[in-house]
Amino acid sequence: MEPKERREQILEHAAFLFGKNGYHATSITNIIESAGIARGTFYLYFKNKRAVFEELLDALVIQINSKIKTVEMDPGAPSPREQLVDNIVGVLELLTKNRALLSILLERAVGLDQRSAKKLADFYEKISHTIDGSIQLGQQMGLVRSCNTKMASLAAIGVLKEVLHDMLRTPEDNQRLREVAGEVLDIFSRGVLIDGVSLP
Amino acid sequence: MEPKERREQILEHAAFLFGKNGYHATSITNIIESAGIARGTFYLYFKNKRAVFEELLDALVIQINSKIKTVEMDPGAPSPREQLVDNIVGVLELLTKNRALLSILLERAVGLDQRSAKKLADFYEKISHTIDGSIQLGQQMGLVRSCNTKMASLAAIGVLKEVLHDMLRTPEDNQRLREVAGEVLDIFSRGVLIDGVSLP
Amino acid sequence: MEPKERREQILEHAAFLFGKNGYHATSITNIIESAGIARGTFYLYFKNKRAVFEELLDALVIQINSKIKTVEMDPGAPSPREQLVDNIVGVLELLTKNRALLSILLERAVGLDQRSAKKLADFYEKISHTIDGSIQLGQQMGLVRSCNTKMASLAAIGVLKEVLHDMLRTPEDNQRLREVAGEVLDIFSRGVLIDGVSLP
Amino acid sequence: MEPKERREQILEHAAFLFGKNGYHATSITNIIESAGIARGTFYLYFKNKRAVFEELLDALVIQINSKIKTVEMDPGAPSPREQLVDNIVGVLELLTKNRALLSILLERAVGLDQRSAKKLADFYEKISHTIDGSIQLGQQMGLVRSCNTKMASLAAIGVLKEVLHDMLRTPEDNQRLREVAGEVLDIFSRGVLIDGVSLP
DNA sequence: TATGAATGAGTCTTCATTCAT
DNA sequence: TATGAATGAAGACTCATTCAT
Repeated sequence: MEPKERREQILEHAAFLFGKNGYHATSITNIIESAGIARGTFYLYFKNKRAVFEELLDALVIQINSKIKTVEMDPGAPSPREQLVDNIVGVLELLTKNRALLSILLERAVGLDQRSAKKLADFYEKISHTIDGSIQLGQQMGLVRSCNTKMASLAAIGVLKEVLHDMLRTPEDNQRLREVAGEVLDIFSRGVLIDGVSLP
Repeated sequence: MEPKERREQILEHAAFLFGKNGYHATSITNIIESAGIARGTFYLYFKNKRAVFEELLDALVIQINSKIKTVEMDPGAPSPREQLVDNIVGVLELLTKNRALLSILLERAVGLDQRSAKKLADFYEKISHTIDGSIQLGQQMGLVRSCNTKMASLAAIGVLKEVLHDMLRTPEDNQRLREVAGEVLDIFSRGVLIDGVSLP
Repeated sequence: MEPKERREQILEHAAFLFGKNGYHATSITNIIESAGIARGTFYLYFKNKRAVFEELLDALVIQINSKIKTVEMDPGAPSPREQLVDNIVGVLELLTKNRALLSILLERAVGLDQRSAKKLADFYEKISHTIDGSIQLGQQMGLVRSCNTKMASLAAIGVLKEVLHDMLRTPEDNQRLREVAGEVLDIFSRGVLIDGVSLP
Repeated sequence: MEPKERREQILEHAAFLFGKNGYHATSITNIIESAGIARGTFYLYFKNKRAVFEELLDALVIQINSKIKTVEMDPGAPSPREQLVDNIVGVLELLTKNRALLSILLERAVGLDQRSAKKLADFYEKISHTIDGSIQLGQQMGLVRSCNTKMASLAAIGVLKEVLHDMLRTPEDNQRLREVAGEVLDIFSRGVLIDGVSLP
């Protein structure tokens, strides 16, 4: 088999098992048995278990970032609400299609080794900063009410995480993704917007 | 030492270590060295490592539940908002005083064994149901706007979890607990209340 | 079994195997099977294989040093030759009684890990220095002919090592130890003494 | 590349690595990376790792033997001492030029597999016999004093080995090779010759 | 009730060797 | 001839749990 394919194959099996049983409960033995390869073959492609995990995590972060587009204010562009819903739908879609990775993303720092934990923390930190910035911008534009923007951005992330976590438990239903995204955005936007203003 | 004290002693040391390093990273050796007891003694009081964790989890759930009071509508009672803030402050206080337990609570199902995971899930499920019920009641009373109540309750839990998670990372600041609780409640209540209505 | 006994037991079996098969060819599995203990038990007493080896090496060095007495010139003392022969016999006796350890001692740096190799090198270095010093003293006293003392001390060590190495291959014969020691000393002393002078 | 060249190339790289890091610490991977060939190619030329080592050892033994000339007593020949020094210088030169091989030669039996160990032992055995024979001849000629000739030949080998071992540790200094050879020979010859007689 | 020595199943990791292309 | 992907036996080490004292 071509090295690239084999790599991919190992990553897929590992992702599935990490997602299903968690990082610690997944042994190298599990991975190689699942992939149907010899023990040594695994180490031909990855230095160790952590390397696999980190690679999955990195790829996931990149994919997620690629789904998030900056909201455009051009006259011809869709409404901001539309664009935000699109962003949320994009992420939800990616992650529900990829439950294994989602599970990885939701696994908190505890349980991972230092480096992976740091990576995950950095990822959330960056998202949090972005949202925080948007909220502050909203305040300057007179759209967002006076509030602790740090707290508000945490709230936004928390809501999304919990919804995703719930999706992990319940059967997939892609039909409703747009609806869910809308609900989530509504709750959050009403939560921070000035009375009487609604997301255009 | 009295059997009951010894149990308690072991639980405390275990809680500290679980909280600090996570379930997996905490070994029996860590616990007994921390508690200053012999290996065999540990097994005199607990069937195995999981039993300790479950007992801590159970106790935590009981404590949290004891902090949540049903909102009273009596004329002489404090305003509903006041009561809700009190509830939130109560939980935040309990958990920030007890970072070890908080860390346990936030550790997601992944990584724990089946049974503990189930317990944690049930706990959140129950809270979710309670909030869901309250929101539906609010809708019947014409206070809460039409929305997916399940989603709304998830949102509420998500916001709280994320805020707690953040508290775990940052130095303790009990002064601001009430302020944080207020912010959280504001965001959430505005998110679900009918336009023009505010939490009394 | 008492910890001290168990330690000793493991050391003995390890020494035997290291001596018989060399450091690398001896696995932890070999040692525990030879000692009839469980895998974990080994690690209860030693951090790893190297730790066992180093402990054996240290003990050996100490024992050897204890066998070497400074030559006394007191009027009532045995002749210097007698004393030197005694020293050599002491070392030969110790090492032939303990073939496992001897084999360890002769195993050159190559094959051992950095640290153990250093220890062994240091040991020989120290002996070399001592001999070198004695030879220089002999020169000042007009007993030893002019020669490269460094080379001479290397020669002394080399002769002894080779003789020991040979003893390792041939059946033990403690009767002849004194004779061997005498021969070795004669060759070396004639080699460096001034013509006409003989070891008193 | 011509098969013969390729073989040579592999041998050279292996010799360098064996000499630098020892037999065990040198992996097939090291060798093929150093030689810049594919894994499979190695096994096209050698049955296994041991085969390479043995081939190097054999070649070394042959080279050493070629450096040792029988001492000629012809009237026109250089003095016996001169001839012996020449022999020693030849061997020292060969081995110091080829530190990799020297390191192999000094690596004692321990650590090598049975067969290679045997080969090395046989080599030393043969040298020992040769020296032993010469000493006995010297005794018959009334030049060498009465002594244990076996022990004396061991001494000769031991001195040489130790000097070589020392050369391995110190920077090369080919200028002094002849001087070193002289010192070594002096110590040894004085050690065994009859009083008053000196090597002609 | 307390101790702590002993256990051994389970993990990770390395590396000489094989074999299909 | 050459390649390099694949193999799997073997080795080191960990740790929850048991049990004789």
